[in-house]
Amino acid sequence: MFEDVKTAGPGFINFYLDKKIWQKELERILRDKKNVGRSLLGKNKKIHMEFISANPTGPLHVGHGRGAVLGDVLANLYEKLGYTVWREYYVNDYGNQVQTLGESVKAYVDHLADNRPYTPEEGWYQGDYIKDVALRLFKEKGPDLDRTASGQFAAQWILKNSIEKDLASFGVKPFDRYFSEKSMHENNDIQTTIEELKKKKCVKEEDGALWFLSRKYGDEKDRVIIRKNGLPTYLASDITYHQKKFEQDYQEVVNIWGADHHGYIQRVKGSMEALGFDSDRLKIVLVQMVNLKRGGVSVKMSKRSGEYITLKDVIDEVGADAARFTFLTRRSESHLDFDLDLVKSKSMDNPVFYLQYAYARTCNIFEYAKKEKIDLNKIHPDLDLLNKEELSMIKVMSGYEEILLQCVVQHEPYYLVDYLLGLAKEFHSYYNKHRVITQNRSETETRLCFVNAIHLVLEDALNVLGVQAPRRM
RNA sequence: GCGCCUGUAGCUCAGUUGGAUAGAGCGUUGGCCUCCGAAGCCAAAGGCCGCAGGUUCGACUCCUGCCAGGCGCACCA
Repeated sequence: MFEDVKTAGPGFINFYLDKKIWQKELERILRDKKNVGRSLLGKNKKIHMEFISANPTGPLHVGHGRGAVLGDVLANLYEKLGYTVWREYYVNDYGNQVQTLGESVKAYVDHLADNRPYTPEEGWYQGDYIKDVALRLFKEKGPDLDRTASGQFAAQWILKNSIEKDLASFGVKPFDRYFSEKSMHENNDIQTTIEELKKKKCVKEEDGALWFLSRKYGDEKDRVIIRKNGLPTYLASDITYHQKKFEQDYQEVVNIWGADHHGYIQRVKGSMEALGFDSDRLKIVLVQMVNLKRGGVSVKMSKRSGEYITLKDVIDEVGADAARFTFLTRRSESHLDFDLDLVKSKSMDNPVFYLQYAYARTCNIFEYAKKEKIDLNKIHPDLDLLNKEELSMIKVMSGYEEILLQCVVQHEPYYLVDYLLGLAKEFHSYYNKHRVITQNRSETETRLCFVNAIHLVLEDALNVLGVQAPRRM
């Protein structure tokens, strides 16, 4: 089992595994083929993932994009490990912002209807999409919808025609459900939850409002769930929403939130404890802010004037692959500078190309082999011919499953990206040092088998990341 | 004021539960295509790991206090 054991430095002993281990690993990867990295760890276990959940009041921006990729890739990773994943987008289609949206749209509808001057007020939603929605609303429903109905219409329209479309072009897999906040109000679910909290004596009445006693659960203060005016707060909806998730048999309930919501964690976790659940099942992944730049300087954006760069703008400019990958090149807790010029450039500033190039190289080697009349289905490795570099990379590839697992445990796809860049680096170096196809038949076949293993791992990983695996570039 | 995140090479960032000489890319300097794709490879230079204490045989890693930047602290969502 061990090839060598050496002492190295103060108090260290190094064990060298026999290279037979790595030879067998190569055979295993070649046997696994498209199933490389797959595991049964999560068999019969379900995961609930809620992410993005951007308010349907305007187009997605870059920050949403980061959360979208993180969620999409984490979901892929869970599935890779055998879990059944339910993807959900929570739609905040209730409350003040929908009113404001309605008001913003209605103003332009009025303008269309009787040519009233359009003068958007402070705090209203603006931008061309508001005009698009208004035009649509005017055509379909006429000029007389009230503010609330206009807001509902607009929210639906934005979700369908802006958000969903952007996500599709960003390569985010379709959600299993868009869950409506409004529906919980209509079904009286929120009232039911509040009654339950009352029964458990986790609320108090004070100043005419109803408070959830979140301080009991580590929050710094108690929180209002029913306002003085009788309307439930956003927290009330969220408690009910999470209760619904927890009532099902999900092993984990994962939320991906912008880091600006971190102050919210205690109270939501606390509410689940109050309802008798184990709040450790709730994993809240915070994704840090994205600082959009161009040529090294921050891009100033102003929502008020409606002048800001949307996710769609970014995808159109740099491409979905480069954008997705860039979001994954830092740990999610790390602040990210997203420089449009760098992400467009085809250099190592933009490592997605480095990785894709490694993959394209494997494809190209196979193309060349075909030209040399080598039948790739009839090649066999002579394991004793594997050289130092090949053995080193096989060692790396044998840790693929472990890396996937690490990503899931830490909720951090970055580890996979880091792993892949390391593997690609070794492969590029190897490619420059060794020729795969030579006059030496058995060496050629061995190396083709090895390159195939690299090919399989890269292809699988790129699929998990939702990035194209191009045969040519 | 309180809470969360972040201070590591000129720049952007890694550093797995405390362990061997702190790593990578970009940038800089110098090399490599009669040979499967140079979107690549090789080499060099570059560091008091924000500062100061503490715990430990051992600290970039853990604890305390400062300093700097970001983000939160609603009966908005």
